Amino acid sequence: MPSRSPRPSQPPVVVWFRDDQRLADHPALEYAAASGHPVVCVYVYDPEPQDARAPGGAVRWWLHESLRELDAALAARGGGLTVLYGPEQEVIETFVAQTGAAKVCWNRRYSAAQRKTDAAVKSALKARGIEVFTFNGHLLREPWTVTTRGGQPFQVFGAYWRAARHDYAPELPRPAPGRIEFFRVPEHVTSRVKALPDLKLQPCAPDWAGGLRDTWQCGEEAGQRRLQQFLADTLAGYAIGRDTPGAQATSRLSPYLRFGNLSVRQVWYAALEASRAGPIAASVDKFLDELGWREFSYHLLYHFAPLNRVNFRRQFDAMPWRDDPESLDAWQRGTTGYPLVDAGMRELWHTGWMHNRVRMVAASFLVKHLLMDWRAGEAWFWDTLVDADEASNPASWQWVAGTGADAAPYFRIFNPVLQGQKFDPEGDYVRRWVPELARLPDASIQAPWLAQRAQLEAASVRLGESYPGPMVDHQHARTRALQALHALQRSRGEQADSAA
DNA sequence: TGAAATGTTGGGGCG
DNA sequence: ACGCCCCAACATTTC
Repeated sequence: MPSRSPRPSQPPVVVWFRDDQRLADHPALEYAAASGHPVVCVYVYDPEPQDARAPGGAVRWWLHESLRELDAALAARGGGLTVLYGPEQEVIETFVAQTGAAKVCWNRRYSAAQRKTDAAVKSALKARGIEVFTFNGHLLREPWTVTTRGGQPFQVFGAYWRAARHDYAPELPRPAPGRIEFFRVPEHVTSRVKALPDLKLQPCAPDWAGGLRDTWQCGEEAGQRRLQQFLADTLAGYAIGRDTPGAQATSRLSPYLRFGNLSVRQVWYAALEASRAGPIAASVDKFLDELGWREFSYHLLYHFAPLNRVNFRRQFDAMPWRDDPESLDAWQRGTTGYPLVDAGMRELWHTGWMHNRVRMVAASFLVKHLLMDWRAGEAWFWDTLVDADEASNPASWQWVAGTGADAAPYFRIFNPVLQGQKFDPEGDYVRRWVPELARLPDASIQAPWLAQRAQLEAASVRLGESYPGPMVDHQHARTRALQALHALQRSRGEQADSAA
């Protein structure tokens, strides 16, 4: 579309930023910049949303950093980010009225609550003669564009992903707008405007974010650097390395995608491009599959909400999950006595992130060994992960718990010792996050309770004091889970019988 | 994107 | 030499 130079007297176009905190490949911003109207960029923070989920602590921390970066990037181009505070619909409508905006645009969201809000904002604005334009900035395929032959949403990942990739190339990522004419927000527009620090997104007393600061650089520029580093150093060995938590062999792009510091289209095409440069097709395919799981999660979120509350497979509604605050606490703190699980939970607490292989083991441990409701684990991850989003987090928990679409079968129970021996054979990962075990030999570091007394003494490990014994016996917990889950399957069968 | 139990096979020790 | 047993090693089945 031709770009017209806006005159200062013209009414502005509002770009409502949400989880798309970048300038490049941002369809709403690109549209606005070329619209002939001066552009005003806003972000709305609602600390107590009515229906939607309030962000967790780690996400709030990243959000602060990311918004600061976005504001700086806009400022470098002569503009800035206006941060607004309060219920989204009310805030946007007020801001539009006060600035006399003629158009509002944004990139679409996919949870039921978000869609409800966006639809309400859109119709309210339209009723007042204000144009609204929305775009896809977050996904390769929006959920309603992928269906079975019968027009139904997919429920199996393999079939979904085949269909989503078939005969289809995502839009090419676009560069940031060359020039943006910004609208100067008048002095009198003060209601609902906040300085970023006043949102109080960052923890103060206590300040638990030190590990996050040490681990992450947030925002679009840092995301681009991480992407380039991944392509250069890690992608080629991804197929094998991704399962080794002691190696830095995953992309670590999840939080950048969560906040839209990177667009998935940028990542997609960067990986494909790297694939052409060398014989690493297997690794690239594995990586693209992971992007596929992210797409599938949004597909489920859109079609089967509320994903974080309701079992996708409703027969699990009858599951008698244990209510056991002390066990939950031990799991959260990383004091289960199973080194791989504890290492993961401590990495999570310290860095706001956990290696994917370990996420599966730690999640499985809560659900199957402790027989605790997956929603309790999902809530903890929601609060502690910097990459927690409304789709992937609950979808992945339901997958592990066996309650989800295309989920792991109920009898698939990880043995945390075997998983440790298989994927952390030298104990690098455990030694890093459970330092009190660091001096144990490789052979016993995944199961210190099986170590010789002399080994424990030599490593200064006092079981039950410096490190706990296993909080449940694996063999016993496994049998218990199988019985409970098997009974659940059986009761469903009886219901079906009596109905027939 | 498991693990454990069970079944099968084949080499080697031994009477 | 032969049958028998043991038991890895591997395959299959079951949870």
